[in-house]
Amino acid sequence: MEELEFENSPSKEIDEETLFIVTQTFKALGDPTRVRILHLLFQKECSVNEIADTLDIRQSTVSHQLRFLKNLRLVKYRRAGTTLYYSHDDEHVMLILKQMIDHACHS
Amino acid sequence: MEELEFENSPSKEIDEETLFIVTQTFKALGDPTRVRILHLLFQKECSVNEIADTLDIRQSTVSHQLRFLKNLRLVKYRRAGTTLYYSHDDEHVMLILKQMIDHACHS
DNA sequence: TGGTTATATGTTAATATGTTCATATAAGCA
DNA sequence: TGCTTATATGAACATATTAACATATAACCA
Repeated sequence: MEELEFENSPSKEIDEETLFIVTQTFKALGDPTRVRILHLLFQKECSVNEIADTLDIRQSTVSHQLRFLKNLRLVKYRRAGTTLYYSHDDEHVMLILKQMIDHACHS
Repeated sequence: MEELEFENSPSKEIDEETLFIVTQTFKALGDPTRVRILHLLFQKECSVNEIADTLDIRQSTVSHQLRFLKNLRLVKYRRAGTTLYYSHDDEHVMLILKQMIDHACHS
């Protein structure tokens, strides 16, 4: 069950919907700004301005990218007054990100 | 050593070079054509025309994308006469691709 | 209600990306 | 050498992506 083989389609093409989700998700991880945001959220819940200040990115850019990540359900938020605290929302994808970072470090 | 925590930089930013490699690699996986090619190469070694025919993509497109993947050392090839047989060249990244496909299937 | 702070949104411009066409290269063979 | 097949390359085009700016919304508080 856990060999290095594609579960659904051994020797067949990936179905279109899966392909779409896969590429969309990887696309999300294919941008430095989004990776930096996710890496930060991996460590702790952050408000939008906190992210912007920590990473030295403009607030609107952070907000746009958070929306992007939210659409893919990679992040979520809770409200506290006017402040929105964002956190990651997909353990599996975060684990994949971690793996890739480790992989890149050791190469 | 294998907890869900970023090895090099707990509570720090990813270094620029690592970030570059990570995002480049994810970018490679963020395109349907390249994912289809890699998925095919996961199953077996293929010539360029074989890939083009199997996936119904133009030869030049395949060649361009293979160069892209080769630059990132995600694929390699061996020559047999005029034919080049491509195969995948990064077990770890292929495993990550498999994980994401499984993840997408089950979501 | 009016002011303040936090965040979101719309628009735009610059850049990056992916595919196609046409053509070049390179190996094998008669 | 000349022909054929397999693959690579370059240029052009259309589209997608990103960040920036300006502005809107939304919640809180005096």
